[in-house]
Amino acid sequence: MFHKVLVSDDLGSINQGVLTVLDSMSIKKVQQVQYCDDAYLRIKKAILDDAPYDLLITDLSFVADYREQQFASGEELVIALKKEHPELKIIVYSVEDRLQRVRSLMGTHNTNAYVCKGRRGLIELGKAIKAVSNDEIYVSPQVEQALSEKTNLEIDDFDIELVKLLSNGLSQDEISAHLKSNNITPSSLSSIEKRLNKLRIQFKANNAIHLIAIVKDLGLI
Amino acid sequence: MFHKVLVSDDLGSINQGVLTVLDSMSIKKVQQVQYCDDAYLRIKKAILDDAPYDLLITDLSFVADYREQQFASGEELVIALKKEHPELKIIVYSVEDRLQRVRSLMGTHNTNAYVCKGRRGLIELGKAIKAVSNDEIYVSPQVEQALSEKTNLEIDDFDIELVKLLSNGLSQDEISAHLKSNNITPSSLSSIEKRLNKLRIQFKANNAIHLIAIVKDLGLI
DNA sequence: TTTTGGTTTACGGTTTACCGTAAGGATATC
DNA sequence: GATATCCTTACGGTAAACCGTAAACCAAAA
Repeated sequence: MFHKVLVSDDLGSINQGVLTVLDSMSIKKVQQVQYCDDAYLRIKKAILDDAPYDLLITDLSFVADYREQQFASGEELVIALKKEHPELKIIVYSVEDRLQRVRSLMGTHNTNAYVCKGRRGLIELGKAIKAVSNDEIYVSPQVEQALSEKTNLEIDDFDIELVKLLSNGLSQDEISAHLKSNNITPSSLSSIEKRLNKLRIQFKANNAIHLIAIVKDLGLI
Repeated sequence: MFHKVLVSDDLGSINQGVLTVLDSMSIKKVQQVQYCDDAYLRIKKAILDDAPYDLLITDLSFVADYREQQFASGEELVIALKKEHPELKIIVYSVEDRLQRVRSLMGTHNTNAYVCKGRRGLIELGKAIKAVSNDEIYVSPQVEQALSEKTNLEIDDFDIELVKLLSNGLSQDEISAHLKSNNITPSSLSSIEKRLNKLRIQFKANNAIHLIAIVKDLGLI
């Protein structure tokens, strides 16, 4: 079981529940922070002091305030930490239940567990901690399909960029010009049309307006 | 100060924080529920028993599960309760910070306070409870403008319906047909164009796609 | 009743989106 | 080196959105 745990979550009230869970598992050394940057610095310092944390439990969304932050979201924090210290176990504990996010964190960035805050969130968090301490991964039932499903969401960054530009009010012509001026390829009007057509089919959208409404609802942009 | 309080929030962990606040204010009779329907029934029963609650603190978003619910959201619960029992004080405590929602709840439905969950959420909740117990209203600073601003949102239900239909993928032609078949007037293609043009100007949108993206971000649909 | 202001509807013209087809180019496979 | 495959680009036709103008309609004010 873990000995030294860091909890990162900007809502003080939720932290209380997490601390209770950790306490019930007899984990004594628990610290908490409310900013991603603080989490990063603490973990770095602990490594230098030769007393590293063996588990980080972090939220994803942190409300921005007056403090300038290097890491704007828990996602960025997780990605950076897993890159620099792959041995550090990380459990994400978030209200966010969008599959795309789970897929990215668990699949690409090797997060060890993903727990959805919710009615049974704390129970699941307990399970996650046990699983991760046994070198297993854990994801909440409601987002489990994110991993099993081989949903070929072959939507790449270019597609996302495209719909973002669209939702910002640019015409397909303007998007083409924008891509050309930024030396991004493909940039022809025809290619843009093709991509959008593919996306419309993929999301079963009747037209571009419908497409934007759908991807906004899905939280892709 | 209040004597009998009901807390409604589907995230058990957050409730703990709320209970702490209430406890620190020496409010002893505190019950909590995790479903809107339970909140409604409890309040009704308490009135019948001649021991009514004098404050309800409720979240807005409740994740749906296997239980069939009459009230799908805290918003519906608040509207129903305020209609049937205007004397019951209600504090909304939600992560939702869209002005339109605050405006609706506070302006139209006479909610007594609106507190945003966040880093200072519990502090503000304390202030809100004090204010409401003095027959004042309270809203979190970050959404205060929702009330002060006399934003001439001369957007009527027809406009909202229009953008909803648009975002559902209907063409202007189809919208016209839909309105005609439902005997809603105006229904001509020309009128639809005019309305949408007005909305585009109002929201500074370049085109229909942009408009939908904007109103979705504003939470109007 | 007439006037006036507003809304709804109709219509024509321009721009943009949508869709299929096909040519050009790069890379991989045999 | 020839062939296949995938992606990018080009083009043309149709549909839809966009935009201005004007007529028709309605209701309140004169």
